[in-house]
Amino acid sequence: MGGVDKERVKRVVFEMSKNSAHFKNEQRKQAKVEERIGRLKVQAQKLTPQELAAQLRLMDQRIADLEASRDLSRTWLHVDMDAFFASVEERDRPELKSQPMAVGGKSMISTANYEARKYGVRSAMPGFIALRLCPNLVFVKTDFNKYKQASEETRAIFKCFDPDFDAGSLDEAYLDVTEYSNKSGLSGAQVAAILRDRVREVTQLTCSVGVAPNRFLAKVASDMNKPNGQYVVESERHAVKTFVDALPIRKVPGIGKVTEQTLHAFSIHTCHDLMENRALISALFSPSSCSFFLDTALGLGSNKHWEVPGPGEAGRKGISCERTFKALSTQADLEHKARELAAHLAADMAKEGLKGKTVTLKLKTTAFEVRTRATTLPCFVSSANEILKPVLKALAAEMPIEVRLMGIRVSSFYEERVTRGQCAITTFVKPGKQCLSQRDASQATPEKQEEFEDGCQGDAKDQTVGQADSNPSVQTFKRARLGGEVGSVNPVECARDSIPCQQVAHAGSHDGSGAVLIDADLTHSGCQGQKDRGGCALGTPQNRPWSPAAGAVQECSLQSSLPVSFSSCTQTKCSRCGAWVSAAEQQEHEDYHLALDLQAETPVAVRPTAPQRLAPGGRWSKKRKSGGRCSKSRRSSESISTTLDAFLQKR
DNA sequence: GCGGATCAG
DNA sequence: ATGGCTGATCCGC
Ligand SMILES: Nc1ccn([C@H]2C[C@H](O)[C@@H](COP(=O)(O)OP(=O)(O)OP(=O)(O)O)O2)c(=O)n1
Ligand SMILES: [Mg+2]
Repeated sequence: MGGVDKERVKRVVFEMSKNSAHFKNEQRKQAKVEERIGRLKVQAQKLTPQELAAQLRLMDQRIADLEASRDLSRTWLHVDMDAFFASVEERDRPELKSQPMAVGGKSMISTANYEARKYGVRSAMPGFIALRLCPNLVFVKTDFNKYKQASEETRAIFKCFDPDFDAGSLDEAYLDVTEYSNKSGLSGAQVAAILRDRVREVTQLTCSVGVAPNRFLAKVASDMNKPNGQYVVESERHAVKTFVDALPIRKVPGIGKVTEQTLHAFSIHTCHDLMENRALISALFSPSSCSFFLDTALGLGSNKHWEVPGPGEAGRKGISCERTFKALSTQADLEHKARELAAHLAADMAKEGLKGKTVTLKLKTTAFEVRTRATTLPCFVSSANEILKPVLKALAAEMPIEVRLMGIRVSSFYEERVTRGQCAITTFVKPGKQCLSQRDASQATPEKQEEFEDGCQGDAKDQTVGQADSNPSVQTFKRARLGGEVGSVNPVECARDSIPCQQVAHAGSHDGSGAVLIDADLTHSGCQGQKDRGGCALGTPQNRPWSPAAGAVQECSLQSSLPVSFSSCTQTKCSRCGAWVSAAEQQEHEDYHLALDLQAETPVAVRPTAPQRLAPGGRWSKKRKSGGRCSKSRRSSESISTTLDAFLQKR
């Protein structure tokens, strides 16, 4: 952004920061980074010309291979909404357009409108500093649901250009418009212009678009003419090289503050420099980092859509919940926070039917030091109490401590091991109201309705849904089998768009989105996504059924449909943890408690309260021995590669 | 598997 | 005085 008085911004931020605990922590981290960079430089110094020459030959060979596989045949768009949260707020309150405004609060800002950015106000800047930079700054509270809805409006448009588009965060998406472009005879630039017009007309929001032969380039390009602009990288080798050569490394997704600093220390500022210094890079960095830098310097990137998680797959690696609060130090206070977090997390997990084996406690001290303590349990857990147990133990081991943030993360999820072509896994649908709303009930055929309620309540007369007995020890479920072959793709012809239905459950669903839909007459199930891959897998190892608390019942329509068939199933409530367990799982569940008990009896290892080893050492270093062979087993390292691989996949 | 760290949005 | 939250990944151990 032009017109920003950068010196003033730096000065103000520094003046407000210099005495804060946060700033001191930043300095501590910075010192470590510099230390690592220092070690790298020493290593670089020791390289002989012969070694460098050898590295150069290796790199050049790889470059030749990569060039040979360069694919310029596809046209990608990366769409990124402008000042997204702020723009949505402006749409609702147009008077905000002319004033500097930030979404967030005094402690933290999510984003700011372009008026506020003129003053240097940015995402992830604390509000009180922003206020000093821009005394007239207006704060608007964040309303995540509002942005989510706005996001859906944009995505409905993206779908017209690429039905399989990949949505990353709320405000961006990758579209492969090759087909659209071919069919319409329009160039990438024309498609981008049409899309931007459409988005603006329909949503009253503006976006910026990058057009390029791969995702990486499209992503970078979308940032070139922000806001409300577009930029094309032509699908031609020379154009691509020209574009990346001039690119400052910091613009490359995956190269952040630290990596930038590190490369700057070697006078590498642009992607052209990256190429010029390829021998040095090869000698200093891990194979995966080198590979990433090489791709970057060549302007190579993925040109495939993300893989859709199969049915029964979690669709994510972890789920977490963390909160910042006023400094706390008593165990009772901290345990209270832990309980709240565990409850919150358990509710979130229930929405997707997740169960995890690893529970991680995260603490941030008042000095902003972060500690994480992970526990891997003998069984998969999902309830608040199960999550809480290992957390409390880990917490106790950290006492005494003064904390400003606590978080809990659950990972290592249970995933249905579904083999391709296997029959659909059965699922549970709780009886009664959640399957049919009042309105939809009128649309259900009487027979089906009867059959359904029969199956639901059947012999379990003692429990009427949602009333009377609020704490039954036995419940009978409708067991619904939701059609199809798991792993197969449902033919498009079976699409039954616009059938009113309800979202009844989460977990591995037909399209991997997590949402399972059943229509009003209870004859068809399906998903909203574009990639219905057949049967849906619901349930967890303990087959915890869907419950009203878990996952909102939403109005939606089926993209595709599959037959539903019913049977009934009875579960009993575990007296120890409250989980619902079917007869078949009884033994497994008891074993699980046994294992937990045994673990609880194991004495807690005496752990020093002082922070663990603060010098990780070794990072950024590359123990060179193998002459540059890039085998998976090589253990050379440096933290650059951390993020790199992630983005190799994504972009 | 654990802990520290980087990155994105 | 006041510095968020969620998710992913990597490496050395
Ligand atoms: N540290 C951050 C960065 C972003 N966001 C949120 C607010 C943004 O509105 C949204 C999208 O992020 P972008 O990086 O795309 O930023 P904007 O869309 O706000 O601005 P731009 O016009 O630069 O894209 O994500 C956030 O909460 N915290
Ligand atoms: Mg944006």
